[in-house]
Amino acid sequence: MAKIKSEKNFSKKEVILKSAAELFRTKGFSAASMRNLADAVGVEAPSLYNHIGSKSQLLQDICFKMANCYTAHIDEVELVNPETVTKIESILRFHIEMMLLHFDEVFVANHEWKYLPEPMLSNFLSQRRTYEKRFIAIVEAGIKKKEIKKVNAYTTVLTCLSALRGLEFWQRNKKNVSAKQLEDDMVAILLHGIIKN
Amino acid sequence: MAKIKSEKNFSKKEVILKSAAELFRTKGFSAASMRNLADAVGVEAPSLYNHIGSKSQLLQDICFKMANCYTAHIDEVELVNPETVTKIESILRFHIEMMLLHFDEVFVANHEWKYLPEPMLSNFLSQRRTYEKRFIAIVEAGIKKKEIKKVNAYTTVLTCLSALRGLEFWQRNKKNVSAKQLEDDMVAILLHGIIKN
DNA sequence: ATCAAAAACTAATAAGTGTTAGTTTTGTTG
DNA sequence: CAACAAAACTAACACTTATTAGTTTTTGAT
Repeated sequence: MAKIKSEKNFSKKEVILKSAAELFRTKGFSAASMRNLADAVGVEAPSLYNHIGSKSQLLQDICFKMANCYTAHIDEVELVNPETVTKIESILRFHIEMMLLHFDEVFVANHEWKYLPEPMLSNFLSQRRTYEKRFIAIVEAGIKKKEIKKVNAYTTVLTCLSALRGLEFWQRNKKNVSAKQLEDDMVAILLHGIIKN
Repeated sequence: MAKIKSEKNFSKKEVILKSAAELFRTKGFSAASMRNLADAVGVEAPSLYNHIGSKSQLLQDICFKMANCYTAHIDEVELVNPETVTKIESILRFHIEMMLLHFDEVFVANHEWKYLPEPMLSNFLSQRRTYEKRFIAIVEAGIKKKEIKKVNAYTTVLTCLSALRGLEFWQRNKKNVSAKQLEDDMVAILLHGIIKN
């Protein structure tokens, strides 16, 4: 009979991956050493290789896990057929939620992907470009239906995705604003702007 | 009589700094080696030390040069006394301009500051926090004068600064939109939002 | 208790790191 | 041309890197 993996239903590999995400976020992929990771897990460095393939493999696992999450969500958004603004709001709120719930992994996927080896690097970037194109398509449909101002759709998506990344910084200043209020305010600013009417 | 420094009025140190900024941006500070830098400059690694103090010193020079630029600009903005929206627009456009004209250095200051050694790291972060606070104060003044919607000022500034960072990504897709149009569109989205009226 | 598999350990390797010392080349001035 | 300083070079150092090999310990089921 299969044994309960490690402590609390997490396999050792999952524990390592979680530690790696935190380490890669704080120190950066290049500056983070396998010895650092081993310390965090509470083991000697070579022991890690009983569970993982390589340092690079860890980065790949993290990056593609995140990329697949976002792809899966926009799949759903495209299926249903509400107003464009509802679709955009759903995307914005999903990004915020991901950032708050899976901070380390999202951060690593956002910042450390450049250390992916080829051909994974190309795969990752093309998956991201595809995601952006689908987001752009939603905005353009909204412009056609006149639910959205006639600004450049590319710029709109770029601005939204970048603004959402600001939450990376927010994480460290939790006291200032509650998560719920931050989410609502940020969505409001992007949808309605800063200036009154 | 003083000799013209290197080629084209740039001292060797300036040439090294420029190469370092580009290298640190593309490979990241940790992954970039002094031998890489030497190759880019066209020299052996130890020769660099005739002109610079250390690898870390290069990062410090880049980061604080940028930080001082932004501080100097907000000094100016605070002096004049136009409408709040004009002030904010001036800040937004300055950030965009900096990003387009000094891409490598801005990028490095935005992403690689965490490799600054103490106490420079603390200095840098406190200079940034001060900048944000002054930006927030401008927004709050605008809210009081009812020139701006009553959203959380912190969130507003966070959203704006983050959106501006999106230009880092844009740099590689120049074809899609012209610089001028991008600047106007991004400013418009942040000031007026996405949704019609 | 026994046996096998999983996972820990130590030791070692080859490559790469920033940087220093010491020397040679280069370039400019008298 | 001689002399001096600036800036290049080679060689080397003391470390750190990811990873492998080989061995021992731990774990779990019979």
